[in-house]
Amino acid sequence: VPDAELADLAAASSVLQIPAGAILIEEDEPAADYFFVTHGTVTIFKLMPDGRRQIFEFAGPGSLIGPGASDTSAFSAEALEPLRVCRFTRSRLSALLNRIPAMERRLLELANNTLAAAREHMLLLGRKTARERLASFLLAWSRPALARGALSERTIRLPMSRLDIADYLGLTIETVCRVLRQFCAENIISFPTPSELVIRASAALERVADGTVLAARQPRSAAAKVPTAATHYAAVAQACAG
Amino acid sequence: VPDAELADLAAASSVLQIPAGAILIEEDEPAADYFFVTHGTVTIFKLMPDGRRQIFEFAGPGSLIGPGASDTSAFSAEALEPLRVCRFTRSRLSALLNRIPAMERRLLELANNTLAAAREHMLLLGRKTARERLASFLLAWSRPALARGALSERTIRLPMSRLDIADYLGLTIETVCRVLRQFCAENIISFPTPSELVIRASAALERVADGTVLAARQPRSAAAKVPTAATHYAAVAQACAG
DNA sequence: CGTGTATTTGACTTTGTTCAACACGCGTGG
DNA sequence: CCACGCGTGTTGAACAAAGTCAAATACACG
Repeated sequence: VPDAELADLAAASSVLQIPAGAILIEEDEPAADYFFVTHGTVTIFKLMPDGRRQIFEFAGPGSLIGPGASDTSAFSAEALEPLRVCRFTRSRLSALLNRIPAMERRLLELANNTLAAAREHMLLLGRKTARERLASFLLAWSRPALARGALSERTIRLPMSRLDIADYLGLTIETVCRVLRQFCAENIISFPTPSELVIRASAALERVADGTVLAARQPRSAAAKVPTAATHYAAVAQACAG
Repeated sequence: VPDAELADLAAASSVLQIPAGAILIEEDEPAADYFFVTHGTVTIFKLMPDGRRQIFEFAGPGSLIGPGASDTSAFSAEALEPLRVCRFTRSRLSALLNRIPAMERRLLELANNTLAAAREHMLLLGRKTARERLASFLLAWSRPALARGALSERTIRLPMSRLDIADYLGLTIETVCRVLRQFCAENIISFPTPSELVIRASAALERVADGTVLAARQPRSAAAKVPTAATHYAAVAQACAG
């Protein structure tokens, strides 16, 4: 979310309205433009040859979407809802980067944030149960949604379908439904309509999300190791010999 | 893998040797230094409160490891083997960045590559079967390993344990063992010793890796949709109205 | 108000996990 | 030199979480 640079950016970009379902970026296509989302949500995903899909991110207002340095994009991007975006051509953006040095640092910071989020998501996909995944997702989605003003008091709109949620969390539609209903039954959340969420017990949801609850069993991963700061400094302090 | 900048970097860094098992970076600790790996392998991971672990990356020679912009690191880093690394303090690195503008672009590129790899890994964790995960991993590990010269003809060293592989792929030790043995039985690979891999049929391995084989069943994800370039351009070409 | 899609629910199957032995390599000390 | 102990890797059998298939219901939209 740049600040002073916004004026400069506006000059170099064109504002577009895009209908739901439109493909902004397609995997393996020559990497075209960058998009800055101002309204709406974009799904960032990859497909396997047989059609399995993994969604990496629901990119909302404030997100910058662009293929990296490579010539063809490594992912696809699709409008989940009607969108308003600013489009930059690649050349214009790199011209901007040369002109405004701070911009580059801004982009680096942004890439690092995206990477941190990706890693959190990898933890979710690799190690969390279905309940933990749904709880994490609802919390992560609701936080910014509530911050930038929700529908009403505590009602959050979920613009994505159950299938999208499933493909984001590495689950199936049915599991997503079942777990959401389970949360309803436990009075943790409720659904005025299937796409409107109310969080009734965020504390409970948070406990579920990081596995604090129902985690009596001891996993076999690197649990025993308690590598405290002591180990840390001892190791790094070793004399250099290269 | 910078080039001309290397001399500059060398001046600003100190070379360290680090024993296996040492913690370079610890999650939630104040973000200290950056490390450039020259020899050995570092695991980048995150733990859940109950000890479940997800490994994001086995960072080998040429990798730069550093906490992002935030004040505390979002992940941990541990020496998988005895290491040789160059350490930069945060301040020295940012001094370098100010002095050499190309460096910043280099870092941005690097971050984008890491992000692309992370996304590929997310696809693996969220949507691939155990066989596909192992096949993908063996290929991904062997490619650079073979490139920079392996033990002998086609023998690749796996410096990580089965537990590390499991935590990298979001599986259990047992599943990793079983699938690897299965591949052996199918004459796709063989293990002179448990940590020495020989790939006998890389084509077969590649077919397994992207699910081209044994994927008769039709998944329910976004399969039907065939949003070709047509959709794409139609959408983006919409007149701007913002 | 009817039609088509999205969501929900139920019954059953599968994949991968859990629990429990067992094998193997290797370093230590008798 | 060999018995022992320990850590890592391997294997088998029972189990469970999530997936599949199928059907009913709810919702949105013309």
